[in-house]
Amino acid sequence: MEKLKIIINTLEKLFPDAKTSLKFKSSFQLLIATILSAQTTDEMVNKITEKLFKRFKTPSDFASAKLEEIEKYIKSVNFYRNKARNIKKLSEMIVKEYDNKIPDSMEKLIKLPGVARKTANVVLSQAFGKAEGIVVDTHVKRVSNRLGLTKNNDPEKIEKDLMKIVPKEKWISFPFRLILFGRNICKAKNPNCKNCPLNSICPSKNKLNENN
DNA sequence: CTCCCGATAT
DNA sequence: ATATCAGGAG
Repeated sequence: MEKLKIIINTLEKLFPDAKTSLKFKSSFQLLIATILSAQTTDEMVNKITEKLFKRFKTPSDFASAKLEEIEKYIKSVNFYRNKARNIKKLSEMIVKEYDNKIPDSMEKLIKLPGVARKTANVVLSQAFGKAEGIVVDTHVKRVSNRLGLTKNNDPEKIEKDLMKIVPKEKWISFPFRLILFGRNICKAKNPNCKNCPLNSICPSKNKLNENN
């Protein structure tokens, strides 16, 4: 698989310091921000987290708050009722079961309500520098399929496929480069194949019958 | 496979 | 008015 090295090297040069675009000052803040970012742009989340984290500084602050007040602070993001409920419940769990510390393992993180592998991988990699898996969001999913890195559609299967072929020292940076690549070039609609640095090795180049 | 469910661009 | 954005739970 020589193509993989081309992809990795090209994206590395294109996006040298790829990381989450969510603003956070602690693992707890990143966990909350990542939960809020589900089906919502990072920009939208960043708009509300400043005020949110000024009011709620610790898991206890969320745990003791009225659900309605949390909702009030986050109601400009999608699915705010579910997210408010998850954040409150998860904060209670962190206070009672995890001694106020954010768990730093996949196993424990995905037990928290509203947290599955994507959210857990973001927190593990961006807050703890740990690579238990690879972040697979909608961009990683789409771009991985287009580039032929996987044939699967299920995010968990895609993650396993990527873990088999991507060197472990790239597990943290690679998906965030893929995300930037997906947002800027390999967009869902009208991907910019013409100016794509990977078009020569892309199996989907002529299959994306878009008007570019 | 359905439900959750707002902001912004067009 | 409608498309686009872009995860998790039951």
